[in-house]
Amino acid sequence: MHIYDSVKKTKLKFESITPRKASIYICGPTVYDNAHLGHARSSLSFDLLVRTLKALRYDVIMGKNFTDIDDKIIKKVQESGKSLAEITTYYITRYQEDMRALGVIDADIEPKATQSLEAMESMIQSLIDKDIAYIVESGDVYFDVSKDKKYGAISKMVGDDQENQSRVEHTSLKRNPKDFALWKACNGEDDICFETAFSKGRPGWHIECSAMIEEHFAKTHGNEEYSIDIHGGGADLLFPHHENEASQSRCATGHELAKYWMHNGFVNINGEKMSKSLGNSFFVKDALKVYDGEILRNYLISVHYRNDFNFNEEDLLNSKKRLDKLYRLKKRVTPTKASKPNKTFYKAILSAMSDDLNISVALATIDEMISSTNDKLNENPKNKGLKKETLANIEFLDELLGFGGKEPFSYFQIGIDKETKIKIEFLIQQRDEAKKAKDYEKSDAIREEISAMGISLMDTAEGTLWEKL
RNA sequence: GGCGACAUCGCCAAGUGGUAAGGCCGCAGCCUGCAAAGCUGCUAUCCCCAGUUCGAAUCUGGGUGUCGCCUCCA
Repeated sequence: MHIYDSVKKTKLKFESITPRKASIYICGPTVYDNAHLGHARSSLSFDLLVRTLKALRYDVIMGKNFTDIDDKIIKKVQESGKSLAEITTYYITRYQEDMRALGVIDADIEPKATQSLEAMESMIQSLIDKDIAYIVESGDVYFDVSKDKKYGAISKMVGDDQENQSRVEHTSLKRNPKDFALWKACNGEDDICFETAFSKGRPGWHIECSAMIEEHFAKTHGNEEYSIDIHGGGADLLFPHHENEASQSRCATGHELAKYWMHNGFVNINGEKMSKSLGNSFFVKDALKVYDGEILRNYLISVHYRNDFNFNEEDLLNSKKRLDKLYRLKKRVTPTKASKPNKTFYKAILSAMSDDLNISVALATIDEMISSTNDKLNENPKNKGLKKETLANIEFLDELLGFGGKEPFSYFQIGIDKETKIKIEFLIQQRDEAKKAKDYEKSDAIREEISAMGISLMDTAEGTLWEKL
């Protein structure tokens, strides 16, 4: 397995801290709203990583956090009159539902910030004790960036400009503009706060990941050099979030946070970054109303995870056609019992994915398998061995890439209700009779009628098959 | 202002030194009552300029363009 390390900016051979084991931690969502396509893309990127590592026989432990305490959530609490728990529980559930609909395997560990307060408090306290963090008059606790000589190692964003050109205005309470809040003091009566030794307040954003990784991974999967194998997230988290995480962990624990860092690219809508501030967010739940999760998944993983992804319907339908072809082949080899995947195919797919998740090469390999198998089946439709092997190939794809697992006939009938189905089948029967009677005018008219319903017909040796377009 | 990414056929997209994968679309053919599906064949010299090299889409330098991070963000 080779992965691109976005800190070292090069592709590296993956060598886990503990042989055969891989610990992965991904920055999850702040749960104050529904998941958007960006969340989906990030989840899917690392889902492919997990699946590939598993296929390579790694024992994978995957953690993904939920930030369930933060300014935006508090704002929502104040606006809605609902409790913090009500809001966060709702959106956590929604997130999990959406990701499962996309075929994302659940993380093994899903820590919540509110359940990791002790770990955060003790990490902050140790930074204060080491004089790396300082408490300000207001009660805020800041991390003193100047105390970490390695600060900037992750993002290379150090810049020696004192009067930096950052677009942000800095509060005067900080010693250094790059210092960041570990703990935010309580702000008024309707704020949501927790009691600690240093002040009543709530955690800053960066500290939770460091604390959670320390609590859940470092002791079992880390070593004296690193806490975990791979830390991932969206490219926007590289700075400042991951820089800060890495710095505070390094200073508090004495070892580096992660051996490898991976960052997925953005989802753009019409060439623009999709973001909350631009107001062009596209929710997963809305996309799922129009397209089946498997189709969305297939589309969202079709571009390499590090590239930007330009979401548009035309490309989505294009990628659906590839999936359709796979299911048409699956129809041809169903029903049968899967044997073993073709060795050459298996190796080619796995080796593509082992090369920093090279999905394009994997997809090209699938296309080649589909067309050559169709070709062979055209020559000998009763090739049982081939059918069994092909079904095994497809089952392998379902396991590694997460698509192709549906029953093929139902795949082409998604969104068709029972009544319509009965009507379609009735019309097909009528058409068959007309065809037998060589009344082609009538049979073509019926086909027209069916086609107007958005259904495509295929006459095969096994009878007339239909698909929803 | 600082840091960084990317630029390959009409569209999507691989390929990081050895002479351009794959998909969609299009055209031609086989199959079909006709279609659909499936199969076969055809379609690019890689943003521009200069350099390194026997050899570059791939390396170096300089342009041009697009995008991102530096503020909550996947």
